Amino acid sequence: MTIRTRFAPSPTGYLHIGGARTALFSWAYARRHQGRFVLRIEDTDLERSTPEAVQAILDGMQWLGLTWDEGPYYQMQRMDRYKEIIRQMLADGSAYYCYCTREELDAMREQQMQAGLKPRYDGRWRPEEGKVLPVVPEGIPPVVRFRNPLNGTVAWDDLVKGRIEISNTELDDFIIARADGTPTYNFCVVVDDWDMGITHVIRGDDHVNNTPRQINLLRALGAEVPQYAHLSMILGDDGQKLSKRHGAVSVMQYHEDGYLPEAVLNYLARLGWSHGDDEIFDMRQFCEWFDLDHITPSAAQFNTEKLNWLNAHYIRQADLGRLAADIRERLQKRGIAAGDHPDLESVIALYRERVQTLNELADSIAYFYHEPMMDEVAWEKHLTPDIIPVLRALAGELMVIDWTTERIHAVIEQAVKSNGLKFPKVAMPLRVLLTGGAQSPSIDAVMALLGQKETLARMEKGLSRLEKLPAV
RNA sequence: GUCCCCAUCGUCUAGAGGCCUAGGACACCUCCCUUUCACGGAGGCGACCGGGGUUCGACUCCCCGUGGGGACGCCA
Repeated sequence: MTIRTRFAPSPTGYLHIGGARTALFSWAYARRHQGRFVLRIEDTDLERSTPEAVQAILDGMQWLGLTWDEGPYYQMQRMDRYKEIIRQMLADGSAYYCYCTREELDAMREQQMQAGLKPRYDGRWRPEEGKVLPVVPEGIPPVVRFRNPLNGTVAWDDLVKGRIEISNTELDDFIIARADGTPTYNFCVVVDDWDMGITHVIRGDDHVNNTPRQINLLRALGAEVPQYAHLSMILGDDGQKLSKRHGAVSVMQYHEDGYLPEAVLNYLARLGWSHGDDEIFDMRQFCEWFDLDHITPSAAQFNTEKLNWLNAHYIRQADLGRLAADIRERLQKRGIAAGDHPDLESVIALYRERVQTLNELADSIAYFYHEPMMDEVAWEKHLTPDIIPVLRALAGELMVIDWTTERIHAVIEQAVKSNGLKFPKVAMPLRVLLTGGAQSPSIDAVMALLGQKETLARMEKGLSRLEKLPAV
């Protein structure tokens, strides 16, 4: 039997981090078993579904590389099928019309809550042997309800949580079609999972309570019941539930913020799942290892610092050309054009080990392509008057050498020695002058990349300022 | 309120009765490397929610508490 999994988001917003992990696990499970991964858009909520959200979800999955084998299917395009089944169920008695108004239902719920009961539909329109139904009221379009079993229990062996058993007395006759005839979520899911031959339903555990209803429906339809795996939720960095206000950010926000998709993927894979002590692995490896047995049943808190660590790792591994293309764009967004001088890939190679995100990388190398932002505190600390003659002399030396890291280093070393100084005493002022700050890679390497002309120009400009002369 | 789920270092987790003096990773601290900051290397700090059982033996199994979360829509 071919394993078939699905990811079924409702297009009411972007693809957030929890949805992305659900998609990742479903995708990986299908890959692991040479199965098929189906994408289905659950867009029956006309009020809240938007085409923009559909696109956002597709974009997010594409960025992560979670490719689907089938779909996307759209539920709104399957209306005829749903209506056909509903007609069938009405005919065979597994569903019935209910003429309760919303007000009536609200009142019922209110009363039950007050009596300390679980709010449930009381079955007043449910046909029974020898029962007299109320008189059908005028002008009230009915909803269609599923005739849920009254007794017994529904149970399934959840692949993550183990056996879950729920009494049918906890369930009620839920609505499968609204008054306007459109089918509802629990119904569509069941028909779709059935029609699409889904063998493993991997989804968030906020659906645990829907599962018994769906199983009952499946049985009423004579459909095979798939296996279920309910994933626990992901909490925000602060331990709070992810929500619009609590950093339930779009996966595309991670792109914005300078994260590599492979880092996000690796991080998400380890959030709620593990393979011994393995921390760093690619998706090829993940798909070979992934199983449902090693998924944690408890909720996991998102940890940006660990994501950062992984991101730093993948930045160091990434292809330089790819990084350069990305960084060029990020610099452009900052209004900086990275020309050919100095070579962007070389600059990135010099800096990639010092950053955790691509934005940090772009920011930290910006000074190569435009005038550095001067850190005045660093200036005050390192550009002391006594260093002026040393730098003046050094500039003279630098003017006439071959511009290689080795030669530059030798000249600086010489200036240090002949003045009886320590290396940092010369290196730090230079660093501030050239980069605008007190932190950079080896100053000779920076100078080599910056180029002779630009290095001397920045030194001159700095020295002029230092000597209280008008800047050139 | 009712039902359901969950519970190991600050965080992510390993652990399927003896391998646990509870392992790894992130973060944190110390030292080393060093031209500043990083990277890297070596150490360190740090946890089985509580109480009862079961068992020769429990982090592991059962029960009860406690705490956290979820669900109770003509939303998905």
